Amino acid sequence: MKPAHEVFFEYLKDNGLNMTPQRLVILQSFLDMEGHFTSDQLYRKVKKHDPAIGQATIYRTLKLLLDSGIADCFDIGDGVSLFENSYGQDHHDHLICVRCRKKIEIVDEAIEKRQEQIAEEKGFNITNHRLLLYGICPDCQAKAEKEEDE
Amino acid sequence: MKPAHEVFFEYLKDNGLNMTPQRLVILQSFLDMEGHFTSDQLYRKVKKHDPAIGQATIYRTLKLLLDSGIADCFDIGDGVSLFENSYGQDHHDHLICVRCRKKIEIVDEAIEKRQEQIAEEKGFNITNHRLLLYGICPDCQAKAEKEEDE
DNA sequence: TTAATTGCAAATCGTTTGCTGAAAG
DNA sequence: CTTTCAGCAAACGATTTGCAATTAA
Repeated sequence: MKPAHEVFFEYLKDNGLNMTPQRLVILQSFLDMEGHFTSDQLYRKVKKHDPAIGQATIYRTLKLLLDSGIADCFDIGDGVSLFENSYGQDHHDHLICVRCRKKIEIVDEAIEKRQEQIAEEKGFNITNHRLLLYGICPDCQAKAEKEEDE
Repeated sequence: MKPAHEVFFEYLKDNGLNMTPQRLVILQSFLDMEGHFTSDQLYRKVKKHDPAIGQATIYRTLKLLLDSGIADCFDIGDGVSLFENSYGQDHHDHLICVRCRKKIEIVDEAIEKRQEQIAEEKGFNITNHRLLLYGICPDCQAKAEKEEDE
């Protein structure tokens, strides 16, 4: 499989867009990020390499990354978009702790299959989906019990 | 099962909150709404009964409705919260058309069960969940085909 | 040369909050 | 009386946009 940056380069070329130093720095920082992150977290990482880059450029470039297919974006209801590097990754869903906001990725073939069936029954042509399971993680359950003792 | 408005009244009493004419109008309008709606849509309905009520009161009362358990809220990634009357309703998930934004409710026992299993495996204590299936609805598929012919 | 791109600041938009007067219990 | 509430306008915070200057091709 061709590397992620190449996919992005080709995307730019195919759409008559230019490669710029800013886009390169953002792309590299993006690929270096781990797990889920906000636009602002990426912005802070980018600033370390080039402090002159502005927030707007981050937002604009994130849109290109999404469009080129190497990034993915979702919203867990906190009013912020979460991004991740999705290139070459299996689709996954998320378990989210409502207390500490920890996120755990899950992959489940059975659910994926069933979703497709449902969509088909309704005549929908599914493009993507999002499954969010909210709950209390083991750590926070332990903490909650401790607090009750006090 | 006791009626929704009674649940709300008791919720207020149990929490030392007052019943007010505004809250009553908002409650009634809320119960009259169909399907999913935004805070603003509820606001417009409320205004017909009492034009003096402000947006802030709608937001504050919606929070009480959520808290009392008769309302539910979710976010499909449009930057607006969607509310619905959830009292006495089965949990359901949503198929969302990415073209016309139509929303179809789905209920699927198999997926619900599987989710619980996954959560248990990870030691999570699930409080709620959200499944969003994005795709193109039959109507929009037909429209898209027509457009291609042109 | 010329269309694309940047950074900045101002604009958006949904939602929240501080404040002051009014009303509920 | 003593909270709780309401309405208003201002504040907020994430994201977008207009603009004038700069740069890639």
